[in-house]
Amino acid sequence: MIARVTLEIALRREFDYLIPEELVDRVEVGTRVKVPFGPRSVLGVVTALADESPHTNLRPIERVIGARSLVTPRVLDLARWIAAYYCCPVELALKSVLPEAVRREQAGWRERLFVRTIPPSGGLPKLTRRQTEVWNVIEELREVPLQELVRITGSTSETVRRLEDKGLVQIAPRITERDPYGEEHIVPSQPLPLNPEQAVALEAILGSLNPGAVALATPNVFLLHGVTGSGKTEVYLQAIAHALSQGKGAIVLVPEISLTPQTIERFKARFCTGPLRTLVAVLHSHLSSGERHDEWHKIREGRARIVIGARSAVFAPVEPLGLIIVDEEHEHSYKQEETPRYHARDVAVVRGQREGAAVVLGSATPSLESYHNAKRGRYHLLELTLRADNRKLPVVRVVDMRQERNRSKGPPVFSQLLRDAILHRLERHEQTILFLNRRGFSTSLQCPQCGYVAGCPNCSVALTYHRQDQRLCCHICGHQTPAPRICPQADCRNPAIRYAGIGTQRVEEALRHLFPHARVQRMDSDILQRKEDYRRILGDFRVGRIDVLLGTQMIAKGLHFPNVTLVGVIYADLSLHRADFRAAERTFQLLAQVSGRAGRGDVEGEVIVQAFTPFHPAIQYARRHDFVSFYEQEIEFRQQLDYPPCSRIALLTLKGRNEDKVKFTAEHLKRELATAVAGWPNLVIAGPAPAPLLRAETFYRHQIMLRTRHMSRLSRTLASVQQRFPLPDDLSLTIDVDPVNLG
DNA sequence: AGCACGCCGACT
DNA sequence: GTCGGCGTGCTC
Repeated sequence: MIARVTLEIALRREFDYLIPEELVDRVEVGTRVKVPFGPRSVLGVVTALADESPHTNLRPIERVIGARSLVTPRVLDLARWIAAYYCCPVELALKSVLPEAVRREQAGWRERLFVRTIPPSGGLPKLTRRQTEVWNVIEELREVPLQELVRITGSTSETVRRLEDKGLVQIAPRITERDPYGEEHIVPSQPLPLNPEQAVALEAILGSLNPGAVALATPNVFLLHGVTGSGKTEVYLQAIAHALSQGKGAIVLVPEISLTPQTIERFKARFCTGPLRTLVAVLHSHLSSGERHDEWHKIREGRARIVIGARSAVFAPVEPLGLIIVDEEHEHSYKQEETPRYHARDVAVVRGQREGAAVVLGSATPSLESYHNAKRGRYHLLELTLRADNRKLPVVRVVDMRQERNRSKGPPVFSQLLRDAILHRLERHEQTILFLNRRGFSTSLQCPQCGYVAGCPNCSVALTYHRQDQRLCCHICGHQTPAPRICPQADCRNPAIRYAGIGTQRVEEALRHLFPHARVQRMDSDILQRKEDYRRILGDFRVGRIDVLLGTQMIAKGLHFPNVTLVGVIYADLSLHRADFRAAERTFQLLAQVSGRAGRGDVEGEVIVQAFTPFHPAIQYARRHDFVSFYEQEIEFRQQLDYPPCSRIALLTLKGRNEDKVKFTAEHLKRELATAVAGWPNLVIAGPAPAPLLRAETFYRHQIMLRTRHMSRLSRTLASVQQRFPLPDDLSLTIDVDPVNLG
């Protein structure tokens, strides 16, 4: 028997090995193995078994990693699809599919010392008082981790050793499982009654879950478009229950930021009791590698039939798989920004199709891609328009900042309307969230006399001024330098240097100045130094120790605070004027999301949006909570420019320190590509052109953009061009299929 | 990926 | 004469 192995070191090839007699029953497709490779040994995955090989000098597999095959054939298939579609070597796709903690050579099981009673032979020997106490506890529990026993009894391990010497107990290492949420107490929950819309949505999803429903005519992908608070999660939970009742498992993808204990608890609470009871495994980046290892094996062994996790959880080895849920499907964090540049939502759709599982994409502001697919009948559109508690959506007011009198120097921060609104909230002891998608104090430091702007030496951006430590910082590469007091130009030295553009620090200062008695807390990545800061600040906010929470992106998502009645967006059009065709879509989504933070309690919420372009459609449709109209007008724009979702994009980026060389090579690559796709219908090659951010971390970047209707065909061509293209080794080429960031 | 082999320039 | 540059090829 011969095993075909894909090695971990990316070689874009497979190698054949003999399966030694003693390993025959442990090697199957998906088994992780260690094999000799030239003078060394490397790890790999068995991707096929064969009877013969074209090679004669086969060497034997050294050893098997893990108890059984770690990559199921279905997940292996998915890895192959990713490699082909996203233009990367299979071995890199395989790396993404198996968590690092599981891939490692030495198994990640944790061994702990356990104390166990030994059936006594004869009478109890004489014991000291301490020993008797400890013995009583052991006798009652029969088996207990040594550490815990010591903790409960308040004794030392020495006492326990004495008992071992007397032949009463045995102390032995045993594999135990970590439970990252073991400390939490979970109160079981019951299914909630559904409103008519929820019931319709659930029925539709259940219809495709029933055996035999995977008919070709009906799509098994559902787009659940539901306003904030419309009860999407309850639909997910009941759909999962149905999948479980059919003996199938489910994967729930959520953006990393929503993987809060509350989210997880909601799923655990529903499935911790009753006939459908199962473990809920959690996969996210804050687990230790040991915890991740254990969670993964709970899934692989079928003990956990529900997985909740971020992007990479789409590869969880749930089998059989009945349902994949992608919550907040429009979130860009589903796209991996390193080499297998896969989009977890799209992988979910492919996986669902291949394994006959239903896929539910949920969002209040769907991506244009998904809504377009729903409109064209590729996905099943389900709408939830009612808020579960029948409350109205908050009133959104848009303030034209061009009209605002600017009394103090510098750019205006607060409009009169927003200032008054905050004051009212302070008087009524209600809370306010303020949002500005830019950290730092001011965006640039400028000399009005000579025109000097402090720029980053490594990147093509202006440095941001951080007031707290009087430094200029680059938000791309992290470069820092002390902020100058006077213009640093030798022939200028103007002391009246100016700070332009505002960031969260500047807003914080203005707030403290306007409302000296308000308890203000800023929350951005500069504030969050330690892991627990995030939880601590939100905890303080929840219990009312903070009046005004001011922050970036991170406070825009998924937070529910009943006492928040006002949300202010400082500059709504910050994200609008970017060289990215999704700028309007992003702005709309952001505004819709922050608006969702207001008025979740008994009091109706108010949202004040400050903007310099208040009549932009993204802002106006967001004001009216009108996603469909926004979609209608935005899709027209995409159609005209032939941008996604009307076409698909592959973005090639060449990177290097020598700009001329990058440019020259990019031209060469473009000619090569043009030949390869000559005569293809509906294919456009644009560029090479400098990337929107030309220089980042000392590397110059030039891009070529290809647009097509048939990406899988283009992927194949790109892969072959990439393989034969002679790339100088001081340059690198990345291929991004379906990019979300145009960089 | 890593490590051989191999073929041309400047040094003890 | 040798040390060392990195181009090319190979690993089942």
